[in-house]
Amino acid sequence: MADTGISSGSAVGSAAPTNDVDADVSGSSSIGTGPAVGADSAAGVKSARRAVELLEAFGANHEWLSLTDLHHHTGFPRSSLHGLLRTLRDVGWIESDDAGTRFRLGVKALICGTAYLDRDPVMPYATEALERLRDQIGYTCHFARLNGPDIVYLQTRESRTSAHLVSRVGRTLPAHATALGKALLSELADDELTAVLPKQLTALTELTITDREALRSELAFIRERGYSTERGQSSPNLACVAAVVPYRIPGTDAMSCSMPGERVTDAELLRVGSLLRDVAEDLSQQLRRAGIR
Amino acid sequence: MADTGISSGSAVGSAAPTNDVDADVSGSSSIGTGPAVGADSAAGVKSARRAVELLEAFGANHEWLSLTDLHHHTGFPRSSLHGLLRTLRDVGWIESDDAGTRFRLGVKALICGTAYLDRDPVMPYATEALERLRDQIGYTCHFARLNGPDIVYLQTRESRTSAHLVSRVGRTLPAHATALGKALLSELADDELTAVLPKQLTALTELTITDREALRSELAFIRERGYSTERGQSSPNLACVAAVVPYRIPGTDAMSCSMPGERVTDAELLRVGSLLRDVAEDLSQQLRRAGIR
DNA sequence: CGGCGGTTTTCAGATATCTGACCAATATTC
DNA sequence: GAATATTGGTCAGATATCTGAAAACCGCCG
Repeated sequence: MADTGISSGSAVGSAAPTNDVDADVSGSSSIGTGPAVGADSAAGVKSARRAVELLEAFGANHEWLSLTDLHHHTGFPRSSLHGLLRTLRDVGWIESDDAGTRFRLGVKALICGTAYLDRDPVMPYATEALERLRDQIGYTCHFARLNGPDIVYLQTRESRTSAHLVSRVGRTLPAHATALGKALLSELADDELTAVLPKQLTALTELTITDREALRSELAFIRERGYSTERGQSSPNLACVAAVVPYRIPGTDAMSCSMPGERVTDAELLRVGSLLRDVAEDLSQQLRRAGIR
Repeated sequence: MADTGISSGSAVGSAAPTNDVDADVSGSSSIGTGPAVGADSAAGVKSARRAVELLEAFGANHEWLSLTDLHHHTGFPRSSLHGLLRTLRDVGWIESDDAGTRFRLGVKALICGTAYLDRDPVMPYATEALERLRDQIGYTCHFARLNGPDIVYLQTRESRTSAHLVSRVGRTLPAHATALGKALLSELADDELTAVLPKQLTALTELTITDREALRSELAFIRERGYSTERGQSSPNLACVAAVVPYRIPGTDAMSCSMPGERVTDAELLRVGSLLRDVAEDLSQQLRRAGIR
């Protein structure tokens, strides 16, 4: 039983149901439960599911992966992996080393994946709003979307002054550990929140909220005020403020500002928060007028 | 199989005016050569190939696509598409509308695809170099990579002054129509160039080089000088300068600056070019020292 | 040199997908 | 509003993949 559940640090392949090399993973074959009972994860076209699961394994592991590594991560039989890997390599979604025995993500994945941003009619408006915001406030501004228990950064405009970019398009962070995420979580009803939060609230820093009740009460406060704040909960020495863009119900998108955590006063945080709330409200009006939902 | 070869062309919804609904696309049927002889495009795990080909279709079409649309684009039987689409939707790589009948790219594609940037050890160095460059020059700077006949933007640092971002991470442009691409193409030997260029050099603007001989002679000049320039060849009223980052042979990566085309003199273009060449050379030395190839 | 631990690759039977034809649902037309 | 055209969904036989086991391969060390 390798599955310790607890953070275990590594977390690389933690999604895989087994760490046992030769464990029988195909579940359905266990006892005579015939065809997919719960039909939860075993449904659909097997090779297609496996292909994208493989891609996700590559997305989560930034080094070269061998066939055996992938067998550990995914639980797929080595022989099946062999065919899948060659197929994905031939179409350019993964690359192999010269020997053809180690693999990593290919550039096709980047090209295709980032097309998500073009396909979304919200983005042009969001970009423009981010630039207005950045020009008003001067700090780095983000636009992000809730995806299950995580937020995904969709667009960034960096501060004119501080050089470092806080995050990257496409990166995800646990929602409960970020101002963006807390703002979005505050939109959810109580049972929705319960359904979406992970069993264990992982801590990104010492200050990350890991207690569900503490989170709930803060979310209620955020909902009331219209924006969320955070100091050092996602990253040390970083303060963030975020507000939902209320063009959907419940809201899925939010905007934030990231500021150097030590040099910014509480009053400044609140000032930025209410400004942010106004810009987000403006943006959502634009979106609603444009018929975007 | 790669139908027209040409940049996937137009064709959003209007793709098939001919009602070739049931056209045989499986191609391989040349002459009685039984099972895949050349094994060109029909090899590998069929469902996996189709899954990613579907994703690419979504990447190239930014509207909602129906089952029939996809049938036109890919040539896959509708019944096969049905299973694939539900599978991809269930794993979050595509999304469907409420009716479950129109589809578009899902956020998982963005999350996973952008991991390409994390997996690449070049990127931290490239980002730092871009920031140095932008701070020295003031214009928007790009870092891009050659992928077949196209360049792919990997990272951008925007101008402090002009607000508009020129391109986006993950976007591709024809190499022959950009300064970045011309710099990278100038690294190739003559037969490599012939192999990589498309049959027809598509024009992005009136000034795009579409004559192969004109391109060849300019590439020779670029190779000699160490950087490439361009005015209005990729986009009207835009001037670009680019230099290869010579840490591989042939070089695959390059840096560029984009400037407002009208307000920049030729002398300024050349000044930026030689500065760019120096920064690219510095970066490549860093990379080589770090053992990155 | 040859055995050894580990990994990749191959192979034939078991299993799952693919597909063309067929039905159902929805949009379009008059 | 009914007929019609188009699209979406389902099914059983044909076909292809999947898989466990066994074989080739590789680097390593004695």
